[in-house]
Amino acid sequence: MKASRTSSLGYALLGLLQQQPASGYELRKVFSAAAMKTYSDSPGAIYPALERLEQQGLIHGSVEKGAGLRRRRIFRLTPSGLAELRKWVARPVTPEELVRNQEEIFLRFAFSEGVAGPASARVVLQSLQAALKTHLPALREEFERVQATASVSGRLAFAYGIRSYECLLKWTHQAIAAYEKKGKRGAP
Amino acid sequence: MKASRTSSLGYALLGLLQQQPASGYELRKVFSAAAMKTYSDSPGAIYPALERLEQQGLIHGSVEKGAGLRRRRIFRLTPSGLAELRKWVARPVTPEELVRNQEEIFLRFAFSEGVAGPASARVVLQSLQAALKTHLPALREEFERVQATASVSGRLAFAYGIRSYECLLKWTHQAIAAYEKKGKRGAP
DNA sequence: TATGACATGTAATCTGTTACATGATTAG
DNA sequence: CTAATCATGTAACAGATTACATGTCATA
Repeated sequence: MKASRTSSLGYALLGLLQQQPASGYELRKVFSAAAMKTYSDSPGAIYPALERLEQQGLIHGSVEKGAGLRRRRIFRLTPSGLAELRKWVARPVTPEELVRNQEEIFLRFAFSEGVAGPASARVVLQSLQAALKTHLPALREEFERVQATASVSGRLAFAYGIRSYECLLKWTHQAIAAYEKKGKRGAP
Repeated sequence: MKASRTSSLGYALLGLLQQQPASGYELRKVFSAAAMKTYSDSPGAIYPALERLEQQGLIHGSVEKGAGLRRRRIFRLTPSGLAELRKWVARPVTPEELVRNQEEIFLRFAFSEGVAGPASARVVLQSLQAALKTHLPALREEFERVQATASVSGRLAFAYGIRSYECLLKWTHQAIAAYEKKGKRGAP
C-alpha cells in the first residue's frame, strides 16, 4: 500500500489531477502539448503510472457512466494523494536535484500555488535560489581548472552550462519580486 | 553484434575514450565531477554500459600489466567505435531532442570538435539553432493560449521554459561567432 | 462504409538505481 | 594495523520505450 516512492511522472499526474479530475486520455493530451513534452504521452507510460498511483491510494478512478457511453475512467485525487503532493511541494531543492532533475523542480513550482498557496511557491523559489548559490561557484571553479585542457567546443559547452544556471538565478529574482508585488496588493 | 542503439551514457563513454583510453574507474571519476554530474557515476551504470559497448565492438578493454599490479582494464575506442561517434555527432538536432534530451545535444557539441573537427562543431550549432527557431514560436503561441487559465506560478514556470530556450539561442549566436573568428585566424 | 479521433490496455525489452560483495594497495 | 582509496563487479527491482492489440463513436 506504499513502499515504492513516486516518480516524476507520478507527481506530474497528481498535480494535474489536483487541478481537476481527468481520464488517462485527457492526461496524455496534456503531456503531448509543448509545455509538458518532457514527459512521455505514450499509453505504456501513463496507464501503468496511474495504476501504481491508484494502488498506493493516492488517486481513485471511477468509470464514467451516462452521456457518451464509451467507457472511460475518471481519476480523482484522494485526500492521501493531496497530502503526498503537499509533502512533495515542500521538499527543499538540493544542488543534486538541480543537476539531475531540474524538470521536477519546475513541476513542483508550477503546482505549488494551487496545492499549497502562494506562500509555498515563494518557499520553493527561495530554496531553488539557495541551491543555485552553492552550485554555481563550484561549477565556475571547475571551469577555471579544466579550461586549459579542453577543446573550444568543450569550453563553449561548459560555459553554457554555467550560463544557463545564471539565467535561472536571474529568473528566480524576478519571480520572487513578482510574488512580493502581488502579496502587497492581495493580502496586505 | 549490433542491434540495440547506444544510449546517451554510451556516447558519453565513447566520447571520453576518444579523448584518451581510460579505465572504468577513471571514467566514473569524470562523471562525478560537476560538469558531467547529469550522468550517473555508479558502478552499476558504468560497468554494464562498458560491457555493452565492448560487445558491440565499439570499444576494447585490455587488462593493464606491469607497474602497480592491481588489475584494471583500460578501454580503447575501436575504429568502428570512432565511426559510430562520427555518425552520432553528425545527427541533426530535432525539436523533439531539444525538449527530451538537451543534455545529449551538448554532449555532441562538446565532443564534436575532437571527433570530427571544428567544421562539424559549427554544423551542430547551426542545426541546434534551426531546431530552436521552430520550437520557440510554438512554445510562445501555446503560452498565449494557456496564460489565462493558469496560476501565477504556472505562468512563471512556463515563462522560464521559454526564457531558457531564448538564452540558449543567444548562446548559439555567440558560439558561432566565436568559431567564425577562430576560422579566420586559423585556416584562411 | 471507411477513416480518424477517442479510449484503454498489455508484453518484451532495455536501462538505470540501489545495494551489496570482494579484494588490492597505500598512507597514517 | 587499520582506514581510505583504488578497482571491479553482480543482483533485484523499478520505470520507460516501443509496439502491438482492441474496441467505440462520429463524420464525410
